[in-house]
Amino acid sequence: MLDAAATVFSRRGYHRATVDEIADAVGISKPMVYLYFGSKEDLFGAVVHREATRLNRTITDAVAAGTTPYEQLRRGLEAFLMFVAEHRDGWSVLYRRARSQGGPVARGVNAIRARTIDVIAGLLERAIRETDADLPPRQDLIAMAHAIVGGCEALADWMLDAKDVDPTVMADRVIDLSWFGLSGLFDIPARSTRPASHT
Amino acid sequence: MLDAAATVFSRRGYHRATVDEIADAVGISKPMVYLYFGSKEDLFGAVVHREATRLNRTITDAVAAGTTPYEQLRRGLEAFLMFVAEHRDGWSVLYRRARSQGGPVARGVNAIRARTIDVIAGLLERAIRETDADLPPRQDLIAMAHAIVGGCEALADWMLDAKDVDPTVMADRVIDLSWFGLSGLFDIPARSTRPASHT
DNA sequence: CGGTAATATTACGCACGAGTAGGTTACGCT
DNA sequence: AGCGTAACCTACTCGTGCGTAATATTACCG
Repeated sequence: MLDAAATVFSRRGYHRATVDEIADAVGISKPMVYLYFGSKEDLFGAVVHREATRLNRTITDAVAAGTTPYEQLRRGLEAFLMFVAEHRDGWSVLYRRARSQGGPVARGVNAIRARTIDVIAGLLERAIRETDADLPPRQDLIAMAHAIVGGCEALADWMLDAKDVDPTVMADRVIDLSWFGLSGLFDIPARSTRPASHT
Repeated sequence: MLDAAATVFSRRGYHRATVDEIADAVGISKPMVYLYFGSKEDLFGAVVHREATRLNRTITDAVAAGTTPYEQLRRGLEAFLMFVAEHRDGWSVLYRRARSQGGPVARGVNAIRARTIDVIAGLLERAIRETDADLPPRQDLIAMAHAIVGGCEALADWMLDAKDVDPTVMADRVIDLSWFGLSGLFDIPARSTRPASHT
């Protein structure tokens, strides 16, 4: 039921999707949709909420399995990309569609996203604290968190089209890019190495 | 005229913006809008096209002023962020709104975006070619280009809210993040250094 | 100053889609 | 069987917003 709605919202977006279309996809008729959920927006909210919960649980579990911030970032990103690869409609509706919907649902998703960014900024801060380097201004950490999250989202979108991409491998690449930078490509075989401070 | 339309589309999104609203904002009445542009979608297309052209010119000029790929990336990003800071409505309508619109305009913008990503992948390839390192698989370069573009877009969005952010400084940070990686934060004062192979 | 073209406006038609009223079937219970 | 109820559908209302026809106003020229 929610699955069918997710598929339709994913393909058409919130505004272009009609309740009739969703009802058809489910195999029931429109008044039933209004019986189970109160309105189009509520239905959309229900779909988004379910996907957000799933994604959140997936990532939280993965992050909890890591010890160092580096491990946590890596595992979290892997879990995220695998989730997207397995729940294409879910991801698409959750971010691309929900964020541009305009109503309360969009605000909710944006709030969740903002919290995620804060968490990542916190991870970065912890990572740096564990070394003897100076802590950059908080503003910079937040900026980087934004960039990281945005980059991951873009990768996720790309994965939806380019089928032959392994989420795990890609997660490694991105983590390496963030951690070692492009300079890592020059002389280090970046994969399978770890930051010196954590080995 | 296009300015007013851009403002409305930016604030409300394509679907929620009404032609009447735009006409009011301009100070004329609806049939005039239909006289000048043929339809709502055409008007939207015109707005998007103008902003895309402006942005493209800005970035192209900036990139042309750089010599090494590193310089080009840095200048291009700076130009991009400054453009966004100065044309908030333009950016917002161009990407956030246009890409989720669903029609031909969205496809056009996505095509432009895809070309941008290709260009960046090309820059990365050139950068690596200039060293003696092995060239990573093309697929990896494209993935990174996606991540970089996505990260920059996210930063741009963030700048729209957080007013007290200097685009130039942020561009530096991001370039450093990409080039040197987070490890750069640990012991290198990343600002104002350059990749060894280009000094 | 009259006529005509350009320019704008008001007021409408029309389609589409969210939400609903009222009818219909299926089924259990007495 | 007959009654009540739950589940469901067809067919409608109604608001909204795109696009336009009929109409008014201004500008210009003989």
